[in-house]
Amino acid sequence: MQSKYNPKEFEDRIYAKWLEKKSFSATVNPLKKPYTIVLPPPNITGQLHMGHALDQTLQDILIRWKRMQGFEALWLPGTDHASIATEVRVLKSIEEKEGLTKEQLGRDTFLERAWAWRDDYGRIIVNQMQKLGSSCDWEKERFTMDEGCNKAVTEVFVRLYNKGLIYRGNRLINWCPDCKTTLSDAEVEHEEKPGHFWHIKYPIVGTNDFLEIATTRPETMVADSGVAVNPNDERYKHLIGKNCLLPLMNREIPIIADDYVEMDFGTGALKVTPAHDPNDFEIGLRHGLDPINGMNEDATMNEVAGKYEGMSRFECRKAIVKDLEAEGYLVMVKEHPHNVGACYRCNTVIEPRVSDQWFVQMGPLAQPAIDVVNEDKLHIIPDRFTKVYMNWLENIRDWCISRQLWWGHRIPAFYCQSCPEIVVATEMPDVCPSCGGIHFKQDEDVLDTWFSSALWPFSTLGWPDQTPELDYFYPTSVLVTGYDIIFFWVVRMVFSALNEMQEVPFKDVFIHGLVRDANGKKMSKSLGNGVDPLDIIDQFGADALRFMLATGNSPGNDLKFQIERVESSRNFANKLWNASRFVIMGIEGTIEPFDGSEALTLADEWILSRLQTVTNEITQSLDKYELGLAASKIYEFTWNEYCDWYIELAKKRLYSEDEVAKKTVQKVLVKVLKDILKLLHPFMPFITEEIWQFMPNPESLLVTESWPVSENTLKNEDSEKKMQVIMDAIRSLRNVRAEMDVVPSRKAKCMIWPIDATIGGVLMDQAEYLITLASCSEVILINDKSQIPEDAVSAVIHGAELYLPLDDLIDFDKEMERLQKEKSKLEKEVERVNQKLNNPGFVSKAPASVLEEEKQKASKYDEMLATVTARIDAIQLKIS
RNA sequence: GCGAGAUUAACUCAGAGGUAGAGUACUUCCUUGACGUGGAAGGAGUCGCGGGUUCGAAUCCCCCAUCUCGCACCA
Repeated sequence: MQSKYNPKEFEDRIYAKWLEKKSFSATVNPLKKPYTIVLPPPNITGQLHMGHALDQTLQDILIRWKRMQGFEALWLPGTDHASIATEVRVLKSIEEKEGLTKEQLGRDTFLERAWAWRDDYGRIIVNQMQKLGSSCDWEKERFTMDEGCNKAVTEVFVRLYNKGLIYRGNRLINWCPDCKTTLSDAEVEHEEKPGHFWHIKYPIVGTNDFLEIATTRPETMVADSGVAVNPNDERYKHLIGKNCLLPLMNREIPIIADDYVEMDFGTGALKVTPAHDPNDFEIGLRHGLDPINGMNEDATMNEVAGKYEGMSRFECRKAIVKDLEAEGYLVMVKEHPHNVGACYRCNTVIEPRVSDQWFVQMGPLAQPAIDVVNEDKLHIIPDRFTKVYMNWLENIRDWCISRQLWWGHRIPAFYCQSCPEIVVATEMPDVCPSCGGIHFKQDEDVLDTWFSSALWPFSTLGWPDQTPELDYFYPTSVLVTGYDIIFFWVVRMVFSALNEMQEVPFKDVFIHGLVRDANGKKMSKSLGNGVDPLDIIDQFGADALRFMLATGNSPGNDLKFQIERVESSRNFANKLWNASRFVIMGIEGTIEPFDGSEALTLADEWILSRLQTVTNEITQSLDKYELGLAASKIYEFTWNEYCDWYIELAKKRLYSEDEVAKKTVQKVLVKVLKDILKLLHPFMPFITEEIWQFMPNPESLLVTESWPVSENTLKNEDSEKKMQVIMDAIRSLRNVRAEMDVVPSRKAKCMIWPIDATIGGVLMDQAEYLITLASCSEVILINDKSQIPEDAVSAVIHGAELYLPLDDLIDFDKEMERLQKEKSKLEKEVERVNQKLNNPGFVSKAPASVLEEEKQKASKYDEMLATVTARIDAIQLKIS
């Protein structure tokens, strides 16, 4: 074992060993229970970021823990084709390097390039995950566009179509003018932006009167189909049925009445532009107003706009406002902040657009997804996200799934070239069922990426084929993902699975937050504030990064990335490294494993008992997905109990000549350390595995060792209590010495005046610990009060008074000051406890155990206060 | 507008109906044979405000304030 903790030296080597031994491979095994996690597939658009590191660390902790618990643990990895993002990125890189546009490239060449891109980035991602220590079964790695997934996607599409749940419709959809594709509602991000309210006069045909409308988007007036007012609006009732003359366009449009219009908002008159606004589209449908499309695909104005043709929508807005003003149609302009929808990939303002698209009818699919939560078949952790999930499903609208892209699953719809028939099938049909034609053209569009992601939990296990893996590993145990994709992904997996598998895709959903930078800002490429996990791993090791990500934050909350916390985790790893080195160096030859027959000292009994408690607590925390709590428990036990106390207490025996004592302490040191390594392994897999290789346990790998179970025979409350006395005494003595400025090198005699004989006995039995850990030269029990030295400082603990005669070193003023401070502390405690005990309500209503506890405290503090007070009096007497 | 979260030590955050915790930072001391990426001792908080429930509230309930997020077709 190397003397310095250097994660770079072993992390890659350890990972290679796991791979070589196939430690992560899971197979159908009827003798074991399965535990399955499917990895949320990272996009192949680029490298992994800190968010992936968090997501994967949590999953790896769970899967490693369950693997050790004896489950057949499968963590199935893969990557996502990320339709829009990848297409945009690949095209951009080609355009930069070769100056070719999408059209120049052509569909087939483009797809070749995209697949090559996929191969490159798929490799990079796998590499990064391995650096992090992710224990995936790589032989089962999948890709959302591989053959099997493609088959599943086509199959689901056809089935949903046959059930009438997928339809083609001419609807108003979200259009990204930059990506030049439709988007689902979930892919549009709304942001309130400052805007204006333009009030415009629309003249009434055949009169000198006019109607004043208000709009935030004057450029869309070129495509107005009408003006709507509320049927009950007395101001406008007489105008219903008449026509307006659309200013600048000189086109007549009808004035209609619709309840949707609110009388007290704006002017109470609404221009209706069905092709460019979702509400107007609905109004148009109700009143037979045809949508007029005023824009091209790139959101420039088209021929409908007349003289404005060719302008961008924003240029056109300015031009129209200017012309309206010039011709006297503009009444006023008001500041008016309003919501603007933008593409979640490129942030371009969305333009509603009427077109033929494919939709999934959501109503029938949503209800079962709501039911499984109500029926407790699906748990969302933390619970508060259940509400988010439910709200979304309860208000869901049909899902537009066609995308005008090339990179993705092509829609399995085939258009007969001889008649209007559309055949939806897994393969291109031979003959048209309605006209007998034999020429078909497949739909040009591809599916929303999330359509394939929605099938991930079962498509990766072989569906639609009934494979043994699907039978055994499905439904999966837990899905671990961020709250930002509950709508995109979690919901859609649930309803897709319920529809195809008649079973939930996972029993638990464990939601985590986002990783933010040190200032709380979202990490992003554009801000340049991202931290590359690989850099951190390079600098501090993967274990330190993982431990940092797993601790210091509770489930579902965002996590600020602070380098100090990585450092602190690295320091912990270093501490463990050195403690282990100490233990290994202390072992001579081979030792037998601990078997419970050894003659144990108090310290042994104490640490073994504590280990059982901690083992229990950690397991319970993990059961509840409280990974951070579990991690801090093992941290505290390792550092504050095993290292700070047990190792120190063990040293004397370890260096002694007593061979039996030596063997015993070695066995206990090893036994506890081995369990620490096991308990810590899910969090810090590399260092624990590396150390494990130096433990007396040839041939085995820690990764497949069994998880510790609390052993009742090793629980020992009496020893824990006694040890508490020893630790209190040592801490007290150290405190006194520090306050009196006594350097550790100056040893002092320790005289014990027992108030409680049992405690005096415990202290005398363990006198050697006071000697080594509290710099005592010797420990003497006083049984006659006259033996209490005059010139000494004192330390008061419950049940005993400890004196350190320090002769010349004693500054009585200082000692008085110290004792007074302690006295006032004790007085406060006594007061607090007495207040409780004098409260009749407390005495009669508090549980017996709490009451008893308080009574014990009362006597303890009373006793200590009396001792301190007596000591003060004695010194006072001496000074005067 | 609806909903959620946050508000605890100088900073970053855990926790949780029964005497306030960690990491970092800070003060003092320590080259003790695993570790200075260390050890010992210490200082530091009316647990956002105000009510309520309770023997007991930082913790449960209500109100308010501030800061974040989601969701929402008022042009």
